Amino acid sequence: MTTAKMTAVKTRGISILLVDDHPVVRQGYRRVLEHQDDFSVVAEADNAANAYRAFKSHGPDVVVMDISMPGASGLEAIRNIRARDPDARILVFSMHSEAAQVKAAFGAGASGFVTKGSEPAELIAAIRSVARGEHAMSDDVARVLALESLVPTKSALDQLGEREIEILRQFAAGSTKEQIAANLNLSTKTVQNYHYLIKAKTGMRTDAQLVRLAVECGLANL
Amino acid sequence: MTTAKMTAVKTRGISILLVDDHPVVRQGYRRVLEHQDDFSVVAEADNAANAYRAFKSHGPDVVVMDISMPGASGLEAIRNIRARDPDARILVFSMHSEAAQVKAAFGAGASGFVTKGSEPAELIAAIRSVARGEHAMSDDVARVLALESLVPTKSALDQLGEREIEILRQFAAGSTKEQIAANLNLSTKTVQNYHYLIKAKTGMRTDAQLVRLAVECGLANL
DNA sequence: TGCAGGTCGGGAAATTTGCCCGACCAAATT
DNA sequence: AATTTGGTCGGGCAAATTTCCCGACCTGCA
Repeated sequence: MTTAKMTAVKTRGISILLVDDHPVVRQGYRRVLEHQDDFSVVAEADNAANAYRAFKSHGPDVVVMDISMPGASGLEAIRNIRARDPDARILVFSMHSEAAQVKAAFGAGASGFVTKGSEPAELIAAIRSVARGEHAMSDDVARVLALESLVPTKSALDQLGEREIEILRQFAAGSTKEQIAANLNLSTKTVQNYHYLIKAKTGMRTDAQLVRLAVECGLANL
Repeated sequence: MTTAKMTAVKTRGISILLVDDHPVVRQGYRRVLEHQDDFSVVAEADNAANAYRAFKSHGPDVVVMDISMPGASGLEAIRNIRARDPDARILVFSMHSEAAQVKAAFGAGASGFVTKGSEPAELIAAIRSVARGEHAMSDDVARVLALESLVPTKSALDQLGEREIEILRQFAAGSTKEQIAANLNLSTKTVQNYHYLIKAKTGMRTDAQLVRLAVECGLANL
């Protein structure tokens, strides 16, 4: 087979960059996606930094990205990519569908959000949509977002301020209040007060519930 | 369930039942696996109950199962399947590689344990191994297990008694100490003492660390 | 028979929480 | 320019919890 494969892809199909930290999972998607004959996966990456590099060198039409990656949040990768190319199309492919996470993703510049619980057809359709420059999300994500736009729900984390979020994250990550205070140059007392406030605002009664909330909202990388 | 059937299958290929609660992920694996021409995925299931039903009706050579499924633990599914057919080959395919979880899986009757962070080749090799009746695990799992067999570490949860485990689970699930005491017909004081003991035994300093430990060990369904 | 270990709780000092408060500062309103 | 609003930062103090030690009971086992 001697084909000039890299030529004039734009006119023919959709080139894709896959970002996910699990090789098997990644390869799985790759096969699912390449089964569509107008799709071609031109690169893969397993972390935020490599994703950025791969984007620079391949300039794919669509980036399909799992944002729950180790280390730096995938949100950062989205921001980096968009900073370099404001027309970049990024489709987030996540385990969770917390309203806060979805909003954060779109806020960072994502064009779509599909959960891993969706049917393959939904993912494929979403990729075509974002490639066309539209926004896309899977049904379950839409439902969550719709629900929370109806109700002034303040879905748990949204009502927290910057500082509160940061303290909650460190707390959920396992840090002591003293450590958090030291990290942020605060008095222990202040951190204690934040802790109290966070519990009050989120309605969580137990520290354990707080940790679970943080994990579920993608605040803490489990 | 006759031996005659087994030999017939052996000459042809390896039939596989896929169990994972994420359709896209599942379909991804399916393609990866079916790319091997002696593999054939004969059924899929998205939860423990369906896995058991599918096993009964298809009698696959190997079950490839993600044990971090919603609701009842996948461990239960393993036990159910093995209870019906002690020769069943089950390969666990998990996100995590906590020693406790690996042990629990093998204890429940799994024949292999591969993490989702492994290369596809490792998964494929592992499937062939368990199909042959051998035990298999990916390199990272082996390393974790080896490490913990060398060190008298008693990886976190193993050193806890029945009662301690139960209290830890309820605690991680978000229950108050009073609620736990009420559930188990204990005094609050006793639960407090257990809580203290558990932290001491596991070496966790923070409640948050404790919760994470419990979640990572599959004690609490996130 | 006696020892090891899991279970259950009391006690007392040390620490943390729960809740309220005031102060500062920056942005938005008026 | 003046004021309201809202996030940030911490003090205070009573009440609650944690920490660590202890004794008692029961069971399996050497």
